[in-house]
Amino acid sequence: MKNEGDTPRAVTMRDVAQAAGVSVSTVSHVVNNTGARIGRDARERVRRAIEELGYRPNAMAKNLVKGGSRFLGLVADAIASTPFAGQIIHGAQDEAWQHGYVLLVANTEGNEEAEASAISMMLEHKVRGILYSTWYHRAVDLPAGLAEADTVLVNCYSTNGAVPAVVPDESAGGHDATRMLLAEGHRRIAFLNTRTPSPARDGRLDGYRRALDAAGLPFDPDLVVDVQPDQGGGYAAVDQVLAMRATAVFCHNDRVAMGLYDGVRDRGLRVPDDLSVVGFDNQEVIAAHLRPALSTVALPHYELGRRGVRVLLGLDVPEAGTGPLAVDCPSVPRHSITRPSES
Amino acid sequence: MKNEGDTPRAVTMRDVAQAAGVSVSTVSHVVNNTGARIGRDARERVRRAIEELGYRPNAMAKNLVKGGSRFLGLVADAIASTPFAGQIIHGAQDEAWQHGYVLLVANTEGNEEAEASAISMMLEHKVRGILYSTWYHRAVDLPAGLAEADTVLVNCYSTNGAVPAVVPDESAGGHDATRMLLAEGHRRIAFLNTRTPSPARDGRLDGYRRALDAAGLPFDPDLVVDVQPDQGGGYAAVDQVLAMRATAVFCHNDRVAMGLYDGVRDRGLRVPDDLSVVGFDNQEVIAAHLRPALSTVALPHYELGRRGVRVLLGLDVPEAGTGPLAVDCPSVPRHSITRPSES
DNA sequence: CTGAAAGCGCTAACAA
DNA sequence: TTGTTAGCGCTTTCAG
Repeated sequence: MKNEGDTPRAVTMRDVAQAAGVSVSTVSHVVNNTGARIGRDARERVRRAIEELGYRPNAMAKNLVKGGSRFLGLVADAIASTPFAGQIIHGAQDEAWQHGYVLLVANTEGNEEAEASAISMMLEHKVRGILYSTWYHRAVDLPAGLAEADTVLVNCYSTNGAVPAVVPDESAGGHDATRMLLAEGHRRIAFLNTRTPSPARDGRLDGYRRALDAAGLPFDPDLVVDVQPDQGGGYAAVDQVLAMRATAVFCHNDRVAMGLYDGVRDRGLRVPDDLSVVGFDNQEVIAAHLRPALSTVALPHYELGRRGVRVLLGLDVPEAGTGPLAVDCPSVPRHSITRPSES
Repeated sequence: MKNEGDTPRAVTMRDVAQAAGVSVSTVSHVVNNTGARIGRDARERVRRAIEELGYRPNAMAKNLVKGGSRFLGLVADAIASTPFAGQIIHGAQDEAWQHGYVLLVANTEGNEEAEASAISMMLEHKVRGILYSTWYHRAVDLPAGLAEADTVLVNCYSTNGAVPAVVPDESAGGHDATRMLLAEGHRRIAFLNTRTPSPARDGRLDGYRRALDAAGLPFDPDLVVDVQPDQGGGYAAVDQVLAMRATAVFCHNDRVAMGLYDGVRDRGLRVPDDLSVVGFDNQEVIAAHLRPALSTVALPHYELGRRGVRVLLGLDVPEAGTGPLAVDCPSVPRHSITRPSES
């Protein structure tokens, strides 16, 4: 921590120039080693001066003259509530960094006013673009201010499809989850879906059906039951699952799976011997640490953040009219799946 | 998303002045409604021009002339790995915002190079100060660059105590956790501490002892056992706990408690009827959703972030020479504690 | 009440 | 190879 008495006015390029006995433009050139090749001698003197004075270029001045900043805005509706938002930030941050951009992060916790002020603050800093992200996949209405900047939606999309978006591929995820079960030989696979209407609900169901279909299995509506998408929901559904004589269950998310584990155990049964289970989300704290560790499908938050900045910077160009860019949800096999017992 | 053909050069104050038929300084005055009282007429014309042209002040230009930004830097070692870092960011963000500051967030994932470049980027943007935070409470060696800015440590501290720091009050937390058990009448309370040397380990143990002491109970070293600080550690310790005939257990963290739950259940026993349990951390996904919900003590990450910016801005002034500012860890009673059964 | 003018720290022609 | 000279968009005396 510094604080050397009275405001020691930062050292500027002029100071360096003076100390090195050259002009500012010379300093500028060696600092950015721009075209003009500077003589060994001068260059060396400048370097030394910089070193001695502890000079730091002033990014704001630079941006001003360059007419545009190296900022990228990221507005998130829930940095704190879940580990998920953190992953999005992380991914965005890494990719942005790689291209010399800095992230301006704003948390709005769903508050519209905070959102508006965050956006205008970003606009005033002349951000190169804004990433607007939500912690769970859903459709959103864009705050007005966003129209003024290049925007890309992350983990959400606008209903009119007017703004580029990147979202998880729910359907492929549902397909892969189901596939994991199928691959071990399961034929009666229950699906504990959420009862909350959402892209996740529709997409995962679609994937489930496609996987069944591909395996030549009929879709049996009795096998899918809608539950509260949390531990309670999973726990409450055990009897139903057991009654339908399913040998495996695809849970809408890891929390449902966690509840299911509890219920199964309470009935003296075991995962995966008596029931194979696959989750969705790959929520570390849960999935990796349940006993047995839960096989699941990961929501690619990091990747969503990364791809978000890539399309923002024009590095990735989503096919026009193709809807949101769907990012893969990788399967994470662990130990909650085994072959169905003969019966 | 915008993009109206060829770079439509942002509207500046000059444009507004021109459109309103006044000088830039007049515009500046109405925008910031500074001293000089501007005539109704002029003020109105300016307002209209601003509106029509969609003028946005350029924060970078403003900062340049004002000689100092409204940025606060936050470097975190693990945004993604845990929900915790998110909370710190959130708290910092809220407080910063309140005082007109914007957060520049950098994730370093422990990488020294990333750290150095993050810090110098912040320095170049002339941040008002830097918050250096870690996801778990520990001592740190400060990266060199930090010396150039006002710094405060969040959830960590420098061994030499030269830099202001704000950390959780582990000892008080340990005390309160134990107190919750004591309050229900428990006298034989086991403590499953971590085996990793850390402020958390020492502090919580200290709190445990103080609580026992205050209750007139002797400290029995046989009651404290060091375990791996995760599910596995808790699970592995059940037999030991049972053997010592403890009626309650204070777990170093919620994950240990989670493992303990599993083990207890495997032995056909129940929480809290056969064993009361209290955790530490209040990791939502775990604590709130275990069955029964886990009583625990919360790590005040949000508050740490908040207080961090407060001391950075000089709003809170830690007593000199008093060491890090210790932030309270609130108890979160849920349902894993009951009176010990008569025996 | 309002405007002219001098910079903030830096880059980028253009000269020399 | 190096220096001169304009600004970037804005704030801020200081005069009118």
